[in-house]
Amino acid sequence: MDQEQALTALAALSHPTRLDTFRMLVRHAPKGCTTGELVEATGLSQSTFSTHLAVLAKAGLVRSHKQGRHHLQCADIDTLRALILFLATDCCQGRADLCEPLLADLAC
Amino acid sequence: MDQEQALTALAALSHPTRLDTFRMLVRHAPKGCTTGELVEATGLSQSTFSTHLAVLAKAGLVRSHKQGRHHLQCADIDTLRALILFLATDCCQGRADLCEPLLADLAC
DNA sequence: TCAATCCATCGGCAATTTCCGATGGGAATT
DNA sequence: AATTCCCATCGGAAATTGCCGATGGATTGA
Repeated sequence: MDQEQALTALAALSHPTRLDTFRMLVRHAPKGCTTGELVEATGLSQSTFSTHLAVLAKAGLVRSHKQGRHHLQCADIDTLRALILFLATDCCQGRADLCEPLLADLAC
Repeated sequence: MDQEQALTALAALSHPTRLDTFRMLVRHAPKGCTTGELVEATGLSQSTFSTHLAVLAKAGLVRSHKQGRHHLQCADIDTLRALILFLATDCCQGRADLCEPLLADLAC
């Protein structure tokens, strides 16, 4: 993941609705949720939510495929992992000492 | 780190100038850089950069303390670590299987 | 004390983001 | 074929963000 992709992903996640949506999709991974379920969960209008979803999709954080009449939305864990790695690389770059506490905390 | 703090940090890092600045400060951690050095690196006006710096500071990603006439800016690695952990927790929540590849990549 | 340096804040303008209702295309059901 | 359902896109209004020059407070050095 390069800096431009990271910026797009960070911007996508920096909005309450989009972060909530993404976290909900991660919790439901890898099955996913339909767009309608997500709209209902946010309480926003359908059109407004659609634009939020497009932002997440453009960032590669969410992928969708049709299932019957519905669209099934799925979090892309690989992209999340790439974003985390991008941030962690900054933190580690030539300084493994700074990164050790992070690795310890991550041993979930 | 709660969701509101995470949102503030994500928004702070989602701007090219602020992400560049933060990465530069991480590279210079823990010594830091003066505000003037950062202004020069970005090429923006002093006032514009000052507002960017305030966004990073409000998010807890950058701390500053006076040193003579200058202000020394330092990246707060703990906050970065907390943000990474916040994102990774979503990814791991009850699903350690999803997180193992991340840990493997992080072994830098 | 006086001038110079560093940086935060203000006022204002332009661009972007966010929200909504309305419209319309595509797919399943009748 | 007609209807219903699901969702993307359009147009427009309101709010936010990003940029700058100018101003002023704080501190150092002459």
